[in-house]
Amino acid sequence: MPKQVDHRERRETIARALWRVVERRGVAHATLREVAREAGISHGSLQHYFTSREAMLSFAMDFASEQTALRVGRRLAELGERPHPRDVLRVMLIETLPLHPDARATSRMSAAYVLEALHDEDVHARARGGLVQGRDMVERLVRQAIADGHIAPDRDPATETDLLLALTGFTTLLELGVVTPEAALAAVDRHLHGLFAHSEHGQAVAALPPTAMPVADSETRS
Amino acid sequence: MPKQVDHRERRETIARALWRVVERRGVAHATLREVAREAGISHGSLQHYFTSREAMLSFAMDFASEQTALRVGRRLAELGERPHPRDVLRVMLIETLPLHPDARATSRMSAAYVLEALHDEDVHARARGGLVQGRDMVERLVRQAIADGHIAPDRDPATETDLLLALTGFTTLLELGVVTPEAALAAVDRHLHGLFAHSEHGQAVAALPPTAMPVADSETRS
DNA sequence: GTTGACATAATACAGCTGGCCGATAACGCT
DNA sequence: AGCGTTATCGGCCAGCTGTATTATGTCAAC
Repeated sequence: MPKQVDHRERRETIARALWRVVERRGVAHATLREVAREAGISHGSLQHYFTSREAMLSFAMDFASEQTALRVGRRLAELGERPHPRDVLRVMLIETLPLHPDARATSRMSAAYVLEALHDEDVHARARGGLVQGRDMVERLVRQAIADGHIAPDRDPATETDLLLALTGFTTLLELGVVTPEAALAAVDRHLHGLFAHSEHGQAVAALPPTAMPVADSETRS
Repeated sequence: MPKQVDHRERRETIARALWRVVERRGVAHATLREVAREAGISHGSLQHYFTSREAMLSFAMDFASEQTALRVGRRLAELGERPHPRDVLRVMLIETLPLHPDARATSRMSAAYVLEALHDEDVHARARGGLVQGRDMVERLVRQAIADGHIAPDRDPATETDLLLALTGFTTLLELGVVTPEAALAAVDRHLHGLFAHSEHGQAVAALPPTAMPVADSETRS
């Protein structure tokens, strides 16, 4: 592989190798040499694409968030033109939880991200930014669902939004095998059912298009 | 401090020093030398109490779980003789979330615990065991609350238990400053309110003592 | 006062780490 | 063909790591 390499693609390949190392051995073992070995390149070559370990980790983490957002976007596209907000939230939650290999890899990267954010200002700011953006998106969705009569008007949008985001707490329960994927899905559906348990007479009122929703530009990390 | 030292007490002192290091610099910086420095003892002396770094971390993590359980037990004692199950669950959740310094320290240890459990069989088994035990306790509580008429009988105990445990997902949101402590408390109360939203006519039926509840022997770790 | 057990400390050591550099080779361009 | 650029690689380094070993200090019991 001589001259002219797609740097972006190369970096993504390395990032995925890093994911595998993190998934198998933990973030502490994500050393330059170990990742290089996993990616099938040399230690020195890796440094051509990432000038420091920190840069490598940062890229791999952002890439994980990005891929999660893409997965969510793809699933949302499958829902058709005007999806029910319940289904939108369901996709976002389910695709964020470690319920299948891809989601598990990115979920673990996010977990490492958060843990590092606790004692690194820069990482903290970035992680916070991503989550805040995700939260805003969910809150807008909730508010619109209330306006459209899908959710009872006496519900507090902010509180309901926070509760929805908190459901990412299933991540730990799933990873540790405390709850089965089926149970987690049932619980998510149960919560959404309760949230949307409202006489849908407002359906007629909601003649207006339910507001465009940009979704694939950010994602919650937990 | 010559002969005969209380090993247990010494270990706990070291463990708390380790907590501080973890909180300030992350678990990766919890090296023998750094912890010894924080604890004000020499590197060699630390090795007298922990023969390996792994032993030190294990103890510090178990100690964190233990202290969390004690905190919960203390708060529960303040609730009096026959506390409302809603208040019991509230205490367990609130004392597990990083809402005050003590809880934050143990919460971060738990987070590190879980992350290491993902790629270490032994740690996985221990973490899982603790969480399963905590889950069982919550489920018994929920079932009893249903029997006592505090929770609507058409609720599925297992699912409601899982949802309660998932609320520990607020940990991430709190640590990253995405939600305020007030908002998290409001959301927890909102969820509990919804769970216990049931005509309390069953109160008279629940003449039997609401079953003894051992609480201070284990705790959820997230 | 001597001995023995224990706490504490200091040091040595092999291993791995991230970062850095120079060598080599493969391409594109002129 | 010649040159410059870039990719890849292996080796080197200082630093830190966990662990093991050894030395020193401190008390209690006899």
